Amino acid sequence: MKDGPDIAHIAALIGDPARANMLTALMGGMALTATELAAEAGVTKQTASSHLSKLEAGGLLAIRKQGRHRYYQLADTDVAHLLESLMGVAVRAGHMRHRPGPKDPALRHARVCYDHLAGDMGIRLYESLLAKGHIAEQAGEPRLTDGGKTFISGLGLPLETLAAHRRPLCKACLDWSERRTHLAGSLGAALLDHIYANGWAKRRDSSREVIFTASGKQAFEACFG
Amino acid sequence: MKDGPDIAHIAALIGDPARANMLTALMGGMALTATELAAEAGVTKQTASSHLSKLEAGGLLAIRKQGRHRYYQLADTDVAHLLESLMGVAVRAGHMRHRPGPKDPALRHARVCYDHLAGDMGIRLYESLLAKGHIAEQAGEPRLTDGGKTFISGLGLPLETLAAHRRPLCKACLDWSERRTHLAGSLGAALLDHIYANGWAKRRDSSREVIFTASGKQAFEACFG
DNA sequence: TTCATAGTTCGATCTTAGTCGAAACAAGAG
DNA sequence: CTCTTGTTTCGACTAAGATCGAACTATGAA
Repeated sequence: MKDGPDIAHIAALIGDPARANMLTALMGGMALTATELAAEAGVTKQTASSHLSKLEAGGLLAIRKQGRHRYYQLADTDVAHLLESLMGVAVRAGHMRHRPGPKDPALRHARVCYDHLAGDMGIRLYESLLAKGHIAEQAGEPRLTDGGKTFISGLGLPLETLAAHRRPLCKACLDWSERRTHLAGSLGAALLDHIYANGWAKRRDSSREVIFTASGKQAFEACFG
Repeated sequence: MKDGPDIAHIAALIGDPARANMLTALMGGMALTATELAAEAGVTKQTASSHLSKLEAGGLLAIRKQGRHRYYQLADTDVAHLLESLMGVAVRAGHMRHRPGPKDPALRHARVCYDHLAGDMGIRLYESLLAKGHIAEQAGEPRLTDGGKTFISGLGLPLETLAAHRRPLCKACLDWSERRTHLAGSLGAALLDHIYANGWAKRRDSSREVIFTASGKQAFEACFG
């Protein structure tokens, strides 16, 4: 037997189509129940249950019991990053499985990556923050500058609460469609919430797609343009 | 059928133990023949041949024919990054498959990550370059500064040749053992070559382990301390 | 030429694991 | 309590694919 991390085990977990569908669905960021995930994967509940327990045992999923429901979500952001990397390699290798339609460009334009904004709009947000000096990069990770702190507070976001979390405030995340960096971390999540809260955009149901309204796009440009 | 990149396909490719062993072996950076990879994976040549053709069809491997040998290597650095991410999630989820021994700490200390230095020593190298202002980070990726250019040229490395390559000069790579950034890209590869060429360290045969000599360590500290 | 080595293809075997029907279990709702 | 809904467990079926022996091709060496 060889040494080192057992990559085959967890790759095999992701390697089953049904499980991959579930994980992709969970990239949407919301916790889903076993039944919803079964529908998402296109299998019966029994099969889904088996898959979900394997994913949980493998450390890829976290489970939250609530009443008689069990809400599943990705175990941590590392798993989300791994899935995003996989997508990057898959598109690069030419392994798409789509009937080309209007959905794909929309996803490339704006989508959620677990809990923050990705796609073209996500990149724009990141680069705007960088260009205005609100964030700076250090040792591979973005960091909020003093100017950025006042900017974020000026948006009405509770900076202390965000920073108090165990999760890092800023994190770089690589986009599979654009192959560039966008902003993850609790700040990335808070900014997406801000976009929702102001009515600039909303999620399309059971999809990763984020749809901006015309006025929302203007407001976004005004704020991060 | 769902849209989006087909992550299940390539995850399944990595998910077979024999193939995972081959890929891990190729993380050592050197191109290996089919027979060598068969030994590495612990299967016969026939089986290995079947696996290798699948990996190549999946876009994970590149093949180079030379005489009657076929040299296999990872298709690109994205694949190497993906494997490194997988290792990160695997160790985090507690899926190691080791008989704990002297090998593991050695790997954490210094090893090759495809073609550049990783582990504790890799981190030190990166942070030294950053602290001295030889590289700076921008949009998530490190970039060589003007001061860094003179520094690199001062080491005797052919900067123009490195920059001429299609491959990026500097690239951030995440370490699975340290969970921090080290330097990849053609400069990262050149610096590892530099370490070999000066006799500061050498590879342990058929392992990712990099062994520094006592004097090599001193020279490394003097140069990047 | 003959021989040796590297690698692939074919065919057969066999194990693994994904799948679902049926039933059991768990937790509200009425 | 009963009824309903969400989820898991059990058991059996099935299909996919990993494996290897043997034969075949290809390239280089003598």
